This record gives sequence, C-alpha cells and structure tokens, in this order.
Amino acid sequence: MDKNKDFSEWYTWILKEAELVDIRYNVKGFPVIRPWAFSVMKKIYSAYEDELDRNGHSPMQFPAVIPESNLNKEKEHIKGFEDAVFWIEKAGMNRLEERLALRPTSETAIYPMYALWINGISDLPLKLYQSGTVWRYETKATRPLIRVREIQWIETHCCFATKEGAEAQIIEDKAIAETIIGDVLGIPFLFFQRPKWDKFPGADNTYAADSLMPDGKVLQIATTHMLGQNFSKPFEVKFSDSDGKEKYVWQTCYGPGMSRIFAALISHYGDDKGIVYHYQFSPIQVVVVPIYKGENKAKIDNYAAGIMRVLKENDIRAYYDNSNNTPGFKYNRWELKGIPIRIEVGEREIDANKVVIVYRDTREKKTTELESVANDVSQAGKEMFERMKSAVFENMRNSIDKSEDMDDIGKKLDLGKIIKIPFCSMEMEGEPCYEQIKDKLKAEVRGTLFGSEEKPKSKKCAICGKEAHEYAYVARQY
RNA sequence: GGGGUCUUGGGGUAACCUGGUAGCCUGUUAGCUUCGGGAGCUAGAGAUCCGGGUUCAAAUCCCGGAGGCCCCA
Repeated sequence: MDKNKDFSEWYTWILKEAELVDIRYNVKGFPVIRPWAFSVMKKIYSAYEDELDRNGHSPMQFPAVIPESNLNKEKEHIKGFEDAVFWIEKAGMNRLEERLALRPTSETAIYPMYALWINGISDLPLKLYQSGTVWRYETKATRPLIRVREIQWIETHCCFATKEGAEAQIIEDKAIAETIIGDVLGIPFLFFQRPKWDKFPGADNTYAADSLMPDGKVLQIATTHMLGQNFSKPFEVKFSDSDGKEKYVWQTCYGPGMSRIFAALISHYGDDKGIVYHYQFSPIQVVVVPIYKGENKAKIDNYAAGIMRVLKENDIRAYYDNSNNTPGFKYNRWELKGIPIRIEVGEREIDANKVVIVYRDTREKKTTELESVANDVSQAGKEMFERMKSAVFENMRNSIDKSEDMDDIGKKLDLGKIIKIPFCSMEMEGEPCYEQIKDKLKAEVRGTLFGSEEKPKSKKCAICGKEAHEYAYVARQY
C-alpha cells in the first residue's frame, strides 16, 4: 500500500490489516481499539503519566457523569459544548429528576470538589490529573482514532494562587509535550497559541500542539488552556492568601489526546509494508523466525530457544514464531505488525554460531555473535529509532514554509505545508482575513508560535495588506 | 451541515438490471507435507446490515433505519 500516494487509503488499510482498530462496532464514532493498538497506547499513557508525576502532579479519578446544573454554571463553557453533550435522561424506567451529562470534558465535574478541597494558600498549587474517557457528539465526519465520539485522553486540572503560577504551568505543559510526544515518541509538532476565535469555551487562552500528518493536514494532539478565574468564580474555588484576604484561584487544564497521539505515531513512522513500532513501545520488540530444512527442526528450535532465553533474561520482549507458515509469510506478517527487530535462525547461523538481526525500517541484515545478542538487539532498536526520528523531524522542518502572497500560500498549502504569514489580527472571529483564509484557501489560522516572540517588522498582512502584528501559521486541518 | 457511493461466511467479491439452486478467491479448523521473502494436497465449519412492505416466492423490487467510505462546507 502506497502511503505517500493516498494517505487516507493507507490509513484505513493499516488500521484494519494490522489489527489496530475495528470499525465494525455499530455506533458511529465509537470504534473498537484492538490489543495491537491499545497495548502501545497503554505504554504511551504510562510514559505521559510518569512525566506528569515527575512534574508534581497526582492522579485521581472523577465520575463520568455531570449533573446539568454543574455543567451550566460557566456560560461560555456550556455554550461551547451544549451541542456535543450526550445526556442520560432515564435510569431503568424512571426519568431522572436532573439530567446527567456524560462528561464532554471534566472542568464542571471537578471544580465543585476543588472548592471543597482548597481552603488556604498551603493547599496550592494543586496539580491533579486523570486518565480516562470523555464523550462528545461530534457532528463532523468521524474518523477512527482521529475524530471520535468517545475520546481517550489524560486531563490535568491545576490551581494556583497567582496568574504567574498558572502561566508557568502552560510553559511546563508545553515542556512535557516536548519531552514525551517530541523526544520519547518522536512525533514532531508545533506549539501554537490559538487565535481568540478558536479557544476552548470558557478559557482566556488556548495553546495546542499540532502535528503535520503525511497528507499535509495538521492534527491537534494536545491542548492546554489558561482558564484564568473564569471557572473559579462561578464554582467558588477560593483560598485565604497569606495577606489574609480571600481570593479566587487561577486555573489551567491540559489534555493530550491518546488515540490521536497514537494515530500520529503510526502515520509518521509507518511505511508501505505496514507499521514500524518504536523499539521501546512495541508490544513485541524482537520476533525470532526459524528457517527449517529437512529434519533439522529440533536443532533449530534448540538454538532459537537459547536466543529466546538470553533475550528474556535481558527483559527484551521477544516472540518465537514457530507457526506452520513459510519464512516469507512470517516476514511479511511481522513487518505489517511493526516489530522493529527480526532475528532469523537457520542452518547457516547455527553452523557459524551467529545471529542475523534484521532492521524493520531498512530491512538491512546484520550478522552478530550469539554471546552479544541481547546487547546488539537493544542497540539496533535504539539506533533504528534515532535514525527514523531524525528523518521524521527533518521532514517536518522542510514542511514549514513562509509566504506573503495569497496565491503563493495556496500553492504551498497544496504541497502539504504549514505556512508562516504576516497577519493582521488574531483577535476576533468574523475578521475578513480569517474568512478569506477559510473560504479561498480552505485552510485555518492555527495560531502564533508560542514562546517564540516572532514579530513582523514593518510587514503587511499577507491577506489584506494592512499592518501585520503577528506571524500566524496557516494549514489545512483534520 | 450538503452531496455521492457502498453494505452477501472473518476479509475481498459473484448472483441483483430480468425475483425461484447463494458461486469464487482468501482466511479459518483438522490431517499430511513444505520451509533462506506471502508453498502444496485432502477433508470440514462458516454469509445475504436491521425493520417494514409487495409477492406463491425477496440477496434481488419498494419504503424506512443503522453503519462504512469519498468529495464539498
């Protein structure tokens, strides 16, 4: 399957063939995540959770239902989500006195409790998170893992005594994304401050990580929001400050989307033969394939068992595929499944007392000594990941372009690029420039690069020609 | 939100127009055999998306629903 020719077709193909997702479950937007995807997603969850823990967060778990009265407390928030809420109106045969929302996000579930938990300055900062599911009745076309109605994510909810404390959290959220999504998972992204018209309902500002997928559309894989005191006031999340005065807390929340991160991972690293899982994250790190000939089965099995023993002693997740298939069949199957390293065991290897290691990305073979196999395998796994990662990041860098001319922007968007343009205003929806980008270029203003301080000097807005105040990034999106 | 298109064993399809025996490939199970890039033989199990309607008879015709995919907003 040709990934670069028709990404959409490739994506559907790999979800099915590699047994990642089953779309046959009969509720729109609720695909089943199969073991071969979820066992990797679980590892991603752990990596993320560990990093949150290291940064002073603690885990918690809130109920999935929110009473209607809670959800209605913050006006912009409910306005933004009301069309997307699944409601529970009946239980058994009884109509509920108050409707319960299946949480579309958890602010309005959590903050009434925060009001009870937070009393004084010594209770701050409060940094908690939960790994779980939210439900949104998505009206746009759904797409497995990318746009779904049941969303697997982690959400953090943090409270601070000061605005500065909350602002520092946004920077920490960005750093956590850079560490886990960027360094550990090797998914390149740009971290934007969203335009005012595209912020989270109820937030002062929204920041988000966008990754450019192989078809040239950006996918939002994590967001973080400066909530200011917009929620702490209606939910009365207050504390006694050291000056003896009662004050409202400053809040942030942060949500990396796990299935989208997973989708970005397989999309950036997969190839025409299938998935290429990262050595560290693959359910199986090494597959050992025997090559039998004549009556040598016992001899091969015995030699392979020795290799398997060494690998397992070194905590390498290895699988011996002695199923009744030909070697070629097994190669193709495990390449499709994305196993990063393969070891082939036949007469030649036994006679020479060697091991053949095959890299998933290049399919290049390397002969090594039996004694050093564990070390060589993990070495090869790491080397392979680094090699692929630099190619993926290089590709991302080459996909960021700039332009100051409408037609040129359109041409570059067609090539699947993100375009940096001088832009007049990020303030309001309905801005003529924003509308033009939407209508004429079929693209969106994704925001300004957060933390970069890039400012156009005496430049004109690429759309209207008036004075530009910002460098904005424009892209087509999922 | 608008338009197009599709739904038959696990997967891919034929039969549909012109109503009447559900065929093929692949996978799967068992046995034999084979193994350095998707082997072979034999035997078995397995299907018309859901709900109505028309008809002696519906995979096929009509109405409604659910879901998939693509394009546009």
